[in-house]
Amino acid sequence: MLWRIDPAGDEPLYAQLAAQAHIAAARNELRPGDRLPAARELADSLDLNVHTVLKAYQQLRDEGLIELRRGRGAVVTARAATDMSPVQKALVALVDAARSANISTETLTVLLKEAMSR
Amino acid sequence: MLWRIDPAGDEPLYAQLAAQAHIAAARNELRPGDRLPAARELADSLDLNVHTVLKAYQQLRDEGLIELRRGRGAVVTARAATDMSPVQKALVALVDAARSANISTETLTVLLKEAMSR
DNA sequence: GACTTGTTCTAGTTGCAATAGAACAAGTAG
DNA sequence: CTACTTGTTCTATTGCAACTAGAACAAGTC
Repeated sequence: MLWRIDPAGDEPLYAQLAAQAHIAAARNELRPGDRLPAARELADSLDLNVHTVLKAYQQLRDEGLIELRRGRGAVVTARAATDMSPVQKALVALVDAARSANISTETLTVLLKEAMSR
Repeated sequence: MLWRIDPAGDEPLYAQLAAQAHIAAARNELRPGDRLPAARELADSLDLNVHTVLKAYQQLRDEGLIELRRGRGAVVTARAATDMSPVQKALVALVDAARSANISTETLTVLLKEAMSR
């Protein structure tokens, strides 16, 4: 899979990594049983710190997308097959509505986080 | 209007303030022509710094929700009457879809920001 | 002219992300 | 059993953005 991350972006690198994995899963580029690169390996190839990659992996584990085992690495779970199109559709609709209402990304983010915490 | 902010939240205070203003506008608690409290005044009552409040006001100005003039303060524009229900609906749908797919708030935020930047 | 209120500037504090390196633990493979 | 792989944990440091603080300034109001 492809790892597109933006070190200049305002999102934490580890969160970007986790999101990329979800995107890959949604595209069926990441299937149940697949293995992600070893943390040190991925860190090397992306020129990131191992801890940053591991934090992303741990978040993915919390989200149930992968399982982590020492010696074996990060294995993609069955949940990767989840249909993400509802999320994608809702996302597009939201962006559209926000643009029409002149809502900034920052404001929208606050609204989203508030909605998620309820 | 009511200013609900969470100093412990991971969203910047100024962004929270701006979002609150949008929410108030959506609820029709903030109408075109209304005046927001003077920055120093609001900062005092919320126990925040003036600069934090002003940053929120400046963002609201960038979003077109208010106009800023020295001596007069922050006046709500006609845009406050914009129908926000499409945003609200899309927001609810997104949160719903994200929960079903076990997407964390952090991951979802990255996806949203990426979608907004495109 | 006095007052209000946003604008600009400098400066210090704090918390989090990210980096760096090392030691450790649990699993894999020969 | 041994060597290797790979995640886990720990300590420490750096950089940056948000926030705070105080002061002077500018443009408008009354």
